[in-house]
Amino acid sequence: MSLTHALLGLLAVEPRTGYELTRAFEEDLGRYAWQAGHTAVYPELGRLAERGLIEVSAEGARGSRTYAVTDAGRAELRGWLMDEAPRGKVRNEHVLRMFLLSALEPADALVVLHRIAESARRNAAELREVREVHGPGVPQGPDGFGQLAAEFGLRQYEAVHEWARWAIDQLTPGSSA
Amino acid sequence: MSLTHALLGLLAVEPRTGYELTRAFEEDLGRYAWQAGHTAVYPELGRLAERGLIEVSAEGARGSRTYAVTDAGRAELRGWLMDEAPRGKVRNEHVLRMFLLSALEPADALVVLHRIAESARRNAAELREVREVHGPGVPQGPDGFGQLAAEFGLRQYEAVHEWARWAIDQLTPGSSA
DNA sequence: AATCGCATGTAAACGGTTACATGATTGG
DNA sequence: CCAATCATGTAACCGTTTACATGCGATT
Repeated sequence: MSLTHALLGLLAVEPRTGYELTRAFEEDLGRYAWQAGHTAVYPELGRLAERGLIEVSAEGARGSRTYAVTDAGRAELRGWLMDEAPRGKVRNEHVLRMFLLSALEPADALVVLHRIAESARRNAAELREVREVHGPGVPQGPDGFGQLAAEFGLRQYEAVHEWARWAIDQLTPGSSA
Repeated sequence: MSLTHALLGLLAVEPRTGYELTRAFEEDLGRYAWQAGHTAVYPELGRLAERGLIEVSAEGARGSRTYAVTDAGRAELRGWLMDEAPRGKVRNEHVLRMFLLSALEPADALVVLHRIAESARRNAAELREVREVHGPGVPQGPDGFGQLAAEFGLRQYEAVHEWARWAIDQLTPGSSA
C-alpha cells in the first residue's frame, strides 16, 4: 500500500492535520497520483503513529491533531523512494478509455478524441497559469512540491493533447490524401 | 468498476478466452491503464455472461471457453465510452514517487530523477522500435488497438523523460550560473 | 516421464469507498 | 441564529490481490 508513503511524504514536507492531508488528496496529488478520503486517512495516521513513523506535534481547536514525521518515518520514506526496481502499479481510467477507443466506430471514436483533446488543452492552459504565478524557482520545500507536480501535470496534458490530435488525424479520412 | 468495460472492450475487438484476456492485462493494457489477475477475470466473465453482455462463442481444448460480445454488450461499452463527464480515477505509484521527491534531500532526489530519466528513455526507445515494425497504418481493428496504445505510451515516456531532465536541471546547483 | 505452458477455479485477506454519525468554530 | 467549514470517527460493503488448488495438452 502506498497511502502510507503518500502520507509520510506529505508530512515530511511540513506537519499537517488529517484534515489538511485529506484536502491534499483532493487537489494535485489526487489528480495525478493517488487519492484517499478522510476515512482512509485518519485510521492510517493512527497506524503510522503506533509504528512510530509519525507523532502528534501539536493539538489545536476542534480536537485537531497536527502530525509530524519522526526520524524513523523519514528513514522509511527514503527507503521507499530510493528503492531500486519499484514495479509501480498503474490504474488510470482515462487511459483505459483511450485504449478501448479502437473498439468504437471511427465516427464515434472521433467524437471522443475531440473531447479528450479539448479537455487536455484546457487543463494544460490552466496549469500554465499556475506556473506563471509561481515563477521560476528551485522546486524544493513546501512550495516546490506543487511546482514539480504542476510542471509534470502540464507536460502530461500536453502529451495527451498532441496524441489526441495525432489520433484524430489518423482517423480522419482524406487527412493524408 | 472498469474491469467490466476493459473486458468488454477487449472482446469487442475480437473474441478471446479468459486466459488470453489475462495476458492482455499483463502487457500494454496493464502497463498503462488497468491490470487484473486471472482470479479477477474469470468471475467477471461469468457475471458479464449472466447479464447477457457477452456469450460463449466457442469451446476448445482444456475446457477453454472463447467469449464474444453481444449487441447488448456493445451498446453498454459504447455508452460508457461516449459518456460525457467521465471523472476517471487515477492511481499511479510512479507518479506518486515523483510528487514526493521534494521530500528528499537534493542529492538523493537527483539519484532518483536520473533513474527515472534513464528508465523513461529506455522505454521510449523500446516503443519506437515497436512502431517501426508496424509501420504507419490506420489504427483500427485488432492491430490498431496496439498502435494507439504504443503511440500513447511513447509520448507519455517522452514527456516523463523531458520532465525528469528539466527537474534535474532545476536541482543541479550551478546549472543556471 | 517429466516439464512447461495452457486453462480454469475458490477462499481468505486486504485496502479503499460509501454511508452514516457527531460536534466545534467562524462568518454573515 | 443559521450555514458553511473545520475536524474527526465507525461500520458495512466492494473490488482486487494473494495464496492455494486442479488438470489437460504439447514438447523434449
